[in-house]
Amino acid sequence: MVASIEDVARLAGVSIATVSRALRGLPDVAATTRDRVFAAATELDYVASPFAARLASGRTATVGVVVPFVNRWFFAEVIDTVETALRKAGFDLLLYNLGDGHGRARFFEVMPMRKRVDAVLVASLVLSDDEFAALSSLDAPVALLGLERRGFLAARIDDVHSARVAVEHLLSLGHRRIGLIGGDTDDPMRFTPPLHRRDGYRDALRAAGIEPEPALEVLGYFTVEGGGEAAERLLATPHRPTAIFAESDEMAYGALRTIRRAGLRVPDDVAVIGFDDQINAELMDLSTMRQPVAEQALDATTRLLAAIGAPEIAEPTTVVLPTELIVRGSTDPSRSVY
Amino acid sequence: MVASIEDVARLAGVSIATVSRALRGLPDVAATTRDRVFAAATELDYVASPFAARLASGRTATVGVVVPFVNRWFFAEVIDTVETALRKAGFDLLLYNLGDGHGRARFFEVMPMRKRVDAVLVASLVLSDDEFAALSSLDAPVALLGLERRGFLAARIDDVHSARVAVEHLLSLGHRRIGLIGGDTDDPMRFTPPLHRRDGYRDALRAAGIEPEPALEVLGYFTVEGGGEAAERLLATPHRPTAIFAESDEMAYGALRTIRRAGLRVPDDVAVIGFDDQINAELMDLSTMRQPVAEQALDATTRLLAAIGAPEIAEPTTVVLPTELIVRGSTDPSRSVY
DNA sequence: CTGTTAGCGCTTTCAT
DNA sequence: ATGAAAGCGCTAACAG
Repeated sequence: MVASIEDVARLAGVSIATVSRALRGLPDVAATTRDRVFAAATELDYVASPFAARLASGRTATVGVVVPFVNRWFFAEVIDTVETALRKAGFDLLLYNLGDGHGRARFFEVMPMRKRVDAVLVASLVLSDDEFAALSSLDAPVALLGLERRGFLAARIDDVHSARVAVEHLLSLGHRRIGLIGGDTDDPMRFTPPLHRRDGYRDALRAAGIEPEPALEVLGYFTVEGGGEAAERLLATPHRPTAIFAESDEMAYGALRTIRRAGLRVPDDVAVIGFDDQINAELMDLSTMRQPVAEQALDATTRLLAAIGAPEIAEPTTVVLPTELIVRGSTDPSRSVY
Repeated sequence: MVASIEDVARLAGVSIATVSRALRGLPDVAATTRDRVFAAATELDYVASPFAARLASGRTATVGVVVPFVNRWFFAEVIDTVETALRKAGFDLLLYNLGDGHGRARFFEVMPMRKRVDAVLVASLVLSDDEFAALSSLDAPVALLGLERRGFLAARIDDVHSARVAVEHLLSLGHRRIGLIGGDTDDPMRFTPPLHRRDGYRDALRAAGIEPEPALEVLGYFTVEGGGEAAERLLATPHRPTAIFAESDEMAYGALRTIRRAGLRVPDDVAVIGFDDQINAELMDLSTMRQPVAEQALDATTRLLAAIGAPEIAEPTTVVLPTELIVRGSTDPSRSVY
C-alpha cells in the first residue's frame, strides 16, 4: 500500500511529529534531520493524505469557485486564471456550476461547499440578501468578481461607465437612434452586467439630450442566437436605429449576422459595438469595450488567498479595473478590414 | 460552532453510529429512529464533514478532471457536462488544468491528485506511456475522453473517419487541390485530434487518387490566429488550393477571415470546412463535422462513476459516438445565407 | 530541536 | 436494530 507518515518516520528514525514539521517546512527542525526526512519521504514516494491533514488542522487548502456557466467566454477565462493561481499557491479548486435557476436554488439551499472550502470566489452573479447570507454562513472569506458589496472583497470593472463610453462612441459618430441589445434583468440566473450596462446606455443618451425609447431596448439573453433575434426586432421598428450597442460580443455577433442577412451594410447602414473584446471580436471586426478578465480574476484570487491567512485585518475593498474602447470596422468604416 | 455528529446523536437520543447509518440511508435502521435522526439533523443544520468521512471510509466522493485547457470550446463543454453529472451523483469535481508544457510535466511528476480522488477523467490528451503509468499509479478508475487505450474506459469519436468524410465532401464538390490546416503533432501539449484528423484527410485524398502534398498541410495550432496565418501560407502556394479542411472550427474562422481579406470569395474561390460545429459555426455559415461533445462527456462520466462502485467487473470498453456532416454556405454556395 | 499524546469527526467492525 | 470502540492519518499543543 501507499506510505503513511509512520513509514517515513520509521525510515528516517524520527517521530511522526518531526516528519510532519520537516515536510511542511516549519522552523525548529535541524537541517540534518530535515534532510533525512526528505530522503525517506522521497524514497517511499510519500505524500500526506490531504483529508487527514484537513481533519487535523481544520484548513482545507481548497477554494470553491461558483459560476453561473462554465462554457461562456468570460467564465472560462475566469476559471482558467483562478485555477492557475490556486494551483501555484497549493490550493485545490472545487468547481460549482449553477447551471440554471433550479440548480441555483438547490445550490444555495444545500450549500454543498459547507465544511469543505477555506474560501469562496463568486463570479458575476447578482445575489439576493439570502444568498449573501448563505455565503456568509460558510464562515470563510468570499471574493466577488464582477460585482461589489460592502463587507466583501471584490474585483470588477465599471460597467455603467464602460457602457456609457461605448454609447458615446456611437454618438460621436453622429448616431442619434441607438438600439440596445441586453440581458434579462429579471432572469432567475441574473448576473450583474445587464443592469449596469443598460444604465450606462441610458446615461449616455440622456447626457446627449436623447430620451431612451423602450422600443429600442430589446433582449438578447447574452447569446449569439438571442442577439440575432433581438436585432431583427430592432430592424423591424418603424424608424430603425442606425447603431446598436450590444451588452456582450456574443450578442453583437448575432446582430451582425442579422444585419448582413437583411442586406444591410455594417457600419454604413447600421453600426454595431459590443462588450468584452473576447477572442472572436477581432475576427468579426467588431468594435467593443475591452475588459481585463484575467486581471480581475487574478486580483480577486490573490487577495482572497491573503484573506485566508489573515482574516478581518481590514475592511475588504473593491478594486475597479479599467476598460478600453476598441474601435474596429463595425463602427468605423475607415478601419474596416474587409 | 457548527454541529457535529455527536450533537445530532445527543439530540436524537441515539449513538453516533446510528446517526451515521440513518443519514447515509443504510439498511437496518428502524423507520422511527431514522425520522428522529433526520429531524435532529435538520434542526441542527448538520452536514457531515467530508474530510472526516473520507478519512474514515477511504472514499473521497471526488473525481479529478484533467484538461489541457479550460477556455477552449471543447473543454468548456466537457467541464460543464461533467460537473453537472458529478454534482447530481453527489461527487465533487477537482479541476486540473495543465496549462502548458511545463505545467504538464510538473503535473505528471507531482500527481497532485494522489490520495484525493476516487476516479479520474482525462480529456483529449495524447499521453505517453509514463503518463499512463502515472495515472495508473493512482490506483483509481480512469476514463479517457477523445482517445482510447487498452485497459481504460473511453468515449470518443472516430476522428480519422470524420475527417475523411469532411474531405470527401470537398471532393464530391469537385475539389482536387485541398489544403489542410492542422495542429502540431509534435507539440508538448499534444492532444489527440491532430494526428487522426490528418490521417483521415490523407486517406480521403488517396482514395480519390490524389497524392497528399506536404506543401498543402500547414499548421494552425488550433487557434483562430493560427488558422488565419495558415491560410495565408496556403493561398501563397504556387498553385493554390480551391478548398481547405481545417481540423477545428476555430482555425476555420481564421481561414475564412484571411480568404475574405485577400479579396477572394467563399466558397466560390476557396471552400472551407471545419470540425466541431461549435457554437459560432452557424454564425459564420461554416460547413463542419459536428461532434457530440456533451454526449461523449456524459457517457464517460456515467461509466466512470459506475466503475468506482464496482471496479474490475469487466474489461473497460470504448464507446465511439457518431459525427455528422453539416453543410453550410462555406462549401455550398446554394446554401449560403449571406 | 524533538518526542508524546490527544484529538479532528467520521465509518466500520463486532457485539448484543 | 442499535451501541461501543477502534481506528482513518494526520496536526498541534505540551513537555522536555
